[in-house]
Amino acid sequence: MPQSPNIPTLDDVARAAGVSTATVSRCLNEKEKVSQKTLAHVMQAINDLGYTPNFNARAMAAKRTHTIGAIIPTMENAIFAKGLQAFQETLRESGYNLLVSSSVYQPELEAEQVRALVARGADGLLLIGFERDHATYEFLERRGIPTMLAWTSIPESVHASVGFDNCAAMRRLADRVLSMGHTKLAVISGFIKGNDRAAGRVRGIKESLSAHGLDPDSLPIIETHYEIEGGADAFEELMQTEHRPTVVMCGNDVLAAGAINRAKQLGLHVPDDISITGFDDIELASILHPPLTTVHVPHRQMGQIAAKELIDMVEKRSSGVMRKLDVRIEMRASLKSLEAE
Amino acid sequence: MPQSPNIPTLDDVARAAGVSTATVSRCLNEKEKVSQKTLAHVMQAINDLGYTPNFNARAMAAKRTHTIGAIIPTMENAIFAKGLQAFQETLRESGYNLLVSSSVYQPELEAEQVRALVARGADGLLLIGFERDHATYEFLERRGIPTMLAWTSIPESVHASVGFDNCAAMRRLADRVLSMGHTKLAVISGFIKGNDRAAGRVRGIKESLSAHGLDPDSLPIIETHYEIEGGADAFEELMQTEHRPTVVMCGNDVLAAGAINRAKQLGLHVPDDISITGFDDIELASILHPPLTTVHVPHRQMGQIAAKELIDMVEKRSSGVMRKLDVRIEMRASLKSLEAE
DNA sequence: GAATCAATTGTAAGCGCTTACACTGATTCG
DNA sequence: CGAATCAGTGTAAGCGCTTACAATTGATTC
Repeated sequence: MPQSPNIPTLDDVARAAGVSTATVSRCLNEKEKVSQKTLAHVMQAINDLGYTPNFNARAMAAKRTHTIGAIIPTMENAIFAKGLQAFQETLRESGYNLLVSSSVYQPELEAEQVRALVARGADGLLLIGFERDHATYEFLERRGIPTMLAWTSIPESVHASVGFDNCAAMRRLADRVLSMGHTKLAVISGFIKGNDRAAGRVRGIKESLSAHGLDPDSLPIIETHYEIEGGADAFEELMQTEHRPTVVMCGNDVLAAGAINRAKQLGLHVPDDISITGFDDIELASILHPPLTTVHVPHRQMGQIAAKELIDMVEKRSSGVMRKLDVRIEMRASLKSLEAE
Repeated sequence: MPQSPNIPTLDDVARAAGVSTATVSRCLNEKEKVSQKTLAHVMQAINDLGYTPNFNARAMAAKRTHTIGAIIPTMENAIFAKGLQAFQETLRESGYNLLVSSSVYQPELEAEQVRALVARGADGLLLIGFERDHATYEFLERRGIPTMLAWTSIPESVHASVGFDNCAAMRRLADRVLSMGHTKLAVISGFIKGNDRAAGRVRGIKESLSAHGLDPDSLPIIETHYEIEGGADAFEELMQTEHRPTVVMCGNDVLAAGAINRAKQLGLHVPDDISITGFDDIELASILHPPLTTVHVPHRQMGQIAAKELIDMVEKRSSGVMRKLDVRIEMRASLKSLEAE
């Protein structure tokens, strides 16, 4: 029986209310252009029939969807969750919807998803980081799709963006580390290829090293997946090298969580035997044992600004600016000074 | 200049390749019905023009979108992340896309999102849990949208589902707790109203209590948000009561993480002073200090089965079955026996 | 009372695609 | 050798909406 679901359409509503389809459409989109009386009639009919506008037909006719697409590298951990949540909330306030895809840190998948979201009629796009194929930027340009880049900030870029300077942020943390007497550092990073944020963070450490008269080229660096297990394995590997570091700086909090955990398993005490730092300051960071020293990123603020700015671009009120946010070093127990106390 | 983006359409391709629109469409959807030669021509034209099919037009004409919608209560923590990731991967393998919405644990928002996803032409839906307005089920039924419920399992239900028996699972854990000599339990639960999973878990504990001759009605229960902070505050509240429990059973791992953390801040040692248990066995559980005793849920398996079954329903190969999965109690250091050793 | 105008409403042309059906020429077979 | 069959292609009718434009209405003005 429910084979012919008999879904009510605009025409059905129009017929039921005894008006034209144009009037019904106006009731839905431009109430002010319709008289009180007809509006009431039409709304009645809409309710009676249980009518829901067909999104695809709408998109097609209006060439607007009030939908913003976002492609984030991963949903598996909380790195982007807070920012994205704020992004979505802010979009909602302005009547926009969010469509999320996860690229699983694969550039080709991201490129494909950009096309898919645009094909779906996304009015604008939120992407993470700068580094991607030129063809993708060109495609976006040709289609005239407003695009915001987040979680990063590069002065020379021509794109609209909101984020922070990953390099400078990590450099500040490294400066602190070095000022505490550490000279033997090691790094656990996410894969750098195709990930400007990971690259920037490592660069920040190297710059700090150079500035303090240490050799950046002898810095041990292990690249791995942004996962707890990856951080753990990398940590163990680092601990087996001849010249053990006194501090391991991790590319994000998830890697650091893995490192801390493995340290415990190896019988190493953090921070007495080894100091560990992270990046992002997700909730996890403060409940780790010991609590993690990390770089605090203003996730919610970033999400909100991204949403507002992107909507402004979509509605032609802005042509896309670059917003750089401040980060703060969050000192916690996982990093210990080497100086005599 | 890019004011008129001049997006290529099927017609443009047809003209460029010197064939009809029907043929181009066939090249895209039913290659086997087209000769090698024309296929090559058409593909050439598609590439030359940089053509991308318009999803909305397609959905409209074909009444199929190869898109599955999922509405999950939250993206902020990892509870649903693993299962959803597996769900998406499995969908992809069969050529389906995933559209995710987050209802932030608000029933009205969920109801709205169901309608939005259906309006967008979702071929099928994944929802979490059973408990929701009857109107929503009716709507889905009328529209003929195949729907899968996950993360739960209720024998009497008529809906297709894949999940586990929250009540039985928690009861097993409670049985273990009681068998270790604990008699003074307390519970930190997510909000029960509108959340059958939370309700089931609490019920499981009460059943266990009854079966062991203890009074289920005197069990202290605090309901709170499924967040670390919520768990922490609830824990502190429980510790201030006169009859301190010897074990606090939490509705999920996130709450337990908060509890463990606050215990530490209050100077309480887990598990010597107080035992704590969780539910879900997300990655967090094993890196907590001490590692968390919890109920292991087969997240990935659940996501995979949900995807396969849902696709079968969409493609009329199945009419929707109920799959109940097994869970396992994961004993870790956060729960300690009270018996003399 | 005719003319003018703003406020409402209706008419109908698409938006870019899929697909039922019709058509073509080549191949097969009684 | 004509009929039947078939692979490959084209024709054209929508899918459910929005919106430019036309038409109608009633009120207002002179």
